[in-house]
Amino acid sequence: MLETRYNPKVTEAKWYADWQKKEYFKGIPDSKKKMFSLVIPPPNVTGSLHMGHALNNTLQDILARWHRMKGFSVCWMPGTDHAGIATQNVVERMLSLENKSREELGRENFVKEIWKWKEKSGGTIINQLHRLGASCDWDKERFTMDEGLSIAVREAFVRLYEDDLIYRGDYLVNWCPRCGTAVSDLEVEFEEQQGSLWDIFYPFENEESGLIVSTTRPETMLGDTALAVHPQDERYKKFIGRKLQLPLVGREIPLIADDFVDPEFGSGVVKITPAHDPNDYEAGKRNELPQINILTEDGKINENGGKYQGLDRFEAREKIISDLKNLSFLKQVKDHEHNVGICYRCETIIEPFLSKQWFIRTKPLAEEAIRSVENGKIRIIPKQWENTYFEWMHNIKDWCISRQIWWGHQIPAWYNVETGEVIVSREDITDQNYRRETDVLDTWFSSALWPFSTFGWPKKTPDLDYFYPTSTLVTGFDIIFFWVARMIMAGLKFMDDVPFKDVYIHALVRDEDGQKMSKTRGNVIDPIEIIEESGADSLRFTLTAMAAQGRDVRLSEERIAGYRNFCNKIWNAARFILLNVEKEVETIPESSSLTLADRWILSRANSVTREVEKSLDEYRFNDFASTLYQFIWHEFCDWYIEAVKPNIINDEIDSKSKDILVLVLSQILRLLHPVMPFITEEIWDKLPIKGKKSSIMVSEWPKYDPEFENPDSEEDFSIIIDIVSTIRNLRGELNISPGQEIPCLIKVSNQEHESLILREEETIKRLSKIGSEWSIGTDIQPPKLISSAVIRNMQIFIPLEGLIDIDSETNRLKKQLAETEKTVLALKKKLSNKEFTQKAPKEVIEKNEEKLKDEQNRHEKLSTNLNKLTKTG
RNA sequence: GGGCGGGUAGCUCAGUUGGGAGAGCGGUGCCCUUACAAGGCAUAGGUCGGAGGUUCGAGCCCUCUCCCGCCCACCA
Repeated sequence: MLETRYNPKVTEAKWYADWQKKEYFKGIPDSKKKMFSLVIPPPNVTGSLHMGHALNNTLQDILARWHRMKGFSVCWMPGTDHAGIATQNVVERMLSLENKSREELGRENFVKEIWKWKEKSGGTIINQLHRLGASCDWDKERFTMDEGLSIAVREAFVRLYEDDLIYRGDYLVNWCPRCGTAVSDLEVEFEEQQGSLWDIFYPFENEESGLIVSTTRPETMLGDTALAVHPQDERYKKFIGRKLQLPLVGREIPLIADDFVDPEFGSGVVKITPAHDPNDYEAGKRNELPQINILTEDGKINENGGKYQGLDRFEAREKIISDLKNLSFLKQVKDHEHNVGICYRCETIIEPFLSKQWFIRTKPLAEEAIRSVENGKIRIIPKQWENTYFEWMHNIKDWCISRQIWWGHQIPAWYNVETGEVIVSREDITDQNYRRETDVLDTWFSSALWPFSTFGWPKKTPDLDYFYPTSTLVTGFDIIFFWVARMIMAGLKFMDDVPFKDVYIHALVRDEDGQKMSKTRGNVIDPIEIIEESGADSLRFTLTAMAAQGRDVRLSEERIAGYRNFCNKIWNAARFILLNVEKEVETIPESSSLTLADRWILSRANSVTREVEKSLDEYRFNDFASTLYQFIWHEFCDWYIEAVKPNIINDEIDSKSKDILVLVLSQILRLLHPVMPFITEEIWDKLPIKGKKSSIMVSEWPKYDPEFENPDSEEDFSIIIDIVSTIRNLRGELNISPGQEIPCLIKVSNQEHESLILREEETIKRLSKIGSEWSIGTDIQPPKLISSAVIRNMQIFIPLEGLIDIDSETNRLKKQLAETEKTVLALKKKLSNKEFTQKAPKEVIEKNEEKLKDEQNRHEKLSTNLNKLTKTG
């Protein structure tokens, strides 16, 4: 027996523990079975579950549970990511509360602090995934900095280095002065900001005249080593090669010509600061200009900035502007909107900065990665994201992988203190003459190896052999470049095979303003709170139902409440069934012993099974959810249960409806289990079916069976539904209280309808509350004062003299008549169009002809009834 | 500057080879009918952003256009 009310909290904890105890989540290589594997997009180890995770992991869990039920050997690999900069920032912030800094602690102690923090809070998100119901193989859980994965990272680095795919050198990189590290191009976000454009006067040497230059970053002038104009610019051609004097600094710089200058912009003269601007860097190289770095690692002006040394870059900007103004070098200031690069971790403004960094040569790796998507070895779903992928891969730039932070995989390179010789090695170099590289690797370097490092690579393990390549990757579009593309490159490079066959890209969960939810923005809605309030199944179902391909999920509390009600509905339906069925169901009853309703629901359940399978196959998660929602609520509960109630409650001996109820419920539960694992298991546990599996998790996934398809029953039952709905409608129009019984006459136009109605008489009468006064036939003579409706070539009459208001009844019929007339005219017009009858497919024409006949028939009957009514009046 | 996605009922959104406009929530009316008031029954509400085109037929295909969002890009 089920409790009166579903209690998600108790149920969820109970079954999750049970599943784990029974080791259902375990992924075990089994050559006799088909394989299905997933690797989790590893969440940040210090993070907590947000809605994005909830969506991402719900979808993965659906796929995992679905395949398990289909008999696959399933492995869903879980784990967490060390998230270098992000985690280091978190711990640094914590330390600063105690007035400590990482510099004080020193590298070794600081890293120890992070490990301590990881041990303490690293389990949070994993526990939260348990709450969600994620069926990961937790025994296999990995962490990107654990021993095995560190070996994998080192192996990968060494091999790339040996293959000349890694190099080190001085380059202009994106520098975050707050984090004190270089970041990759991807880690810079651009933000439209309102800034200023300053026009500065650069005088020719020993002359009054000079040139006007526009800049958004005046402080960089300290590092100017030239001015440039377009070689064809008539205004300036004559000055090319002349020297100018750099204001405030006094340095002598040349005017050069370079194609990249846009003569239309500003004055057409541009200052060249090779050490602090990517364009200028390139221009500087082309023209062999000196590079003058004017910044320190923490964003202050360095010794090259003369009297501005020591000032923060923005203080220096203010000071330089005021100095320029005082010395009349500043000619004009204009408002100017422009894109400013900010650090995606701490939102500090990024500076282009000259430094020695490690890079991966990505072009050679990208080629095969592009091919593997082009030739279909990897499918990206929805397909539109392929374009995004190709676009980025075709224009891929070398990847700066070194980070000047402490938390991460330290680069396995050693420098000879004397000679500077570089050794990259799998083993630590202990020779005192060598000093290890202090930089660590970009976090995404280890993430790129995730689909195989987690299975034991570089060792050859049975898991790696069996579960790689993984079946499907489920992830958000925000990390296609960061992660998906790099996994593909790494998989092809190290495993010689793609890391996954399907990539399902889901939408982002946004807040009510359509904003991306993220920790740094602080707009995260806590899924755990929702789980506490409404249960994990409600949350999971909501996210699934809203996960339409290519569209963001805007989560609303209302929506979740709606699907919580759905849980409740399922619970109550199951409660009703279990309350009334005591005997165990053994087999599917013979079709001949079934009622119309029985045959109808079996046929419908069968179709739904097919639809569900198709939806999941195509990653149409929202279709999967709403198909089940509609079927369960509006067919199974609203019609089937209601139709068979008397058989159940009165315990009709001959009725097989109890069996059908249980069997269809069992089918519903199994179809629903991937998305609602807990409530389905709780009900399954109580289901009286002989020989059922002890857990729904290991029960058989329903299969579509053409045997059960029964279009005749579907048609017949839909007639019953129409009749009942029509009578209910008339009752409503007449304001008859739902409890009151009414008389009813049905005039049919054929024998089939008559016998169908007679067979289903009890059901129709009960569901529409018709009393003893009731008759059916082809020659019904209705009394004058009636309320009537026409449907499917039948006329339904409610003879209730006292209740009928002639005016309103007349109006109602007139309205219907007008609608019918309109439809008839439209259909006639369509069918008399020769082009239509010649060119449209036969089925379409027939359908329209039939419709016309129906509508004409309806029209005729409506007008007859109307006439009678008005005559009476 | 390039690319992508979206504009469908009051709100949030489905709508898969072009052929009857849908759901959830909300609204309205009637009902505590023995699974469920987190419920039942009924009902109102849309020129599918705009214009043009292809077609016998367009929410769906093509062109143009107006809004909104996102991604990429070195515009000083």
